[in-house]
Amino acid sequence: MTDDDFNLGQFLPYALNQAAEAASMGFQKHYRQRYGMLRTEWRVLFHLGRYGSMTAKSICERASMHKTKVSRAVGALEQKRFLVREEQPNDRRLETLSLTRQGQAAYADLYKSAKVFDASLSAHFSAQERDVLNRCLEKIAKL
Amino acid sequence: MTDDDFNLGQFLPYALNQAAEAASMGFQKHYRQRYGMLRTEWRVLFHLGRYGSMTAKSICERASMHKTKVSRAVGALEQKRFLVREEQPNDRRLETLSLTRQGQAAYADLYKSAKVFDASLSAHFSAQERDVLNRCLEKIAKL
DNA sequence: AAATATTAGTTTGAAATGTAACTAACAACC
DNA sequence: GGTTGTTAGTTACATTTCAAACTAATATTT
Repeated sequence: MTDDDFNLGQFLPYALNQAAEAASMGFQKHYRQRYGMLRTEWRVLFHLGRYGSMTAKSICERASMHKTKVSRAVGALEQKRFLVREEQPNDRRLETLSLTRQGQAAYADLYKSAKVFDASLSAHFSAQERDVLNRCLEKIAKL
Repeated sequence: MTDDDFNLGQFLPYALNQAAEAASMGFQKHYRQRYGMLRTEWRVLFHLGRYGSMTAKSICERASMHKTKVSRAVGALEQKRFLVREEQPNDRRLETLSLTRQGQAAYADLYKSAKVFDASLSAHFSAQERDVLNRCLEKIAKL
């Protein structure tokens, strides 16, 4: 990147946001239209659906989401009857969150959409490109 | 991506957001601390600084930002005396936005930070990886 | 040239987010 | 065993965003 050809479109914080925004909007159709969910909500749903019951704290850590975001998403999913809380007897500050049957059904449905959507994006790239993309994104996310 | 190893961390809308978030937070330190700017504001500043005076509409198109976001960012930058508006005589709905000397100085400063920051991210990748990353992000952003 | 439609940009009210303070439960220390 | 510190999670308030309505100027239609 020389001084003369500084290209905003290639500045990573900018380029990543543009791409993330586009991809998010594409996937939003599915969870928003069908289930009236927000981004935070499908993320929590997916964590529970894919990795099993866990506490809000665990979701915070795994998803790098702030606890208030998780708290609100959990509240919303509870309202939708997609999950239930169960207080842990040994430490009553902790609640184990588990998907209900409905929650699991929603997850299964959205999971299918996610796979299709991801495949439709991947179709634009070679396997090798896709590989590089995955590794780069993962590395950046950990910074 | 088989059924059994669906990895949320490799689902593009998710992975892109995590990476974008991390990168944004990293760069935020610079513009927020030093100039009290928001993401929308540095974007507008950069468009004007890099590509010269233009109307709000042009910024909307180039940056894929909604006009209300641009409107507010322009207002904020005007307050900071970083830009001025000039009504176009032939079409009085349009205003040409131009950076003031102060705005240009802020741009020059942040531009330097941007280059350094981008380089520090790029350091983690090979030239080829970086290349793939750029192309992929650009393609996704256009979907 | 009067009526209607578009366009650039702003404003407004609702929803979402971030930050910090808060509550309740547990842990550690003396 | 009481004081202090930590931790999980929620609440409250301020800031930011989003969607839709609005204003003012220009274009188009008849």
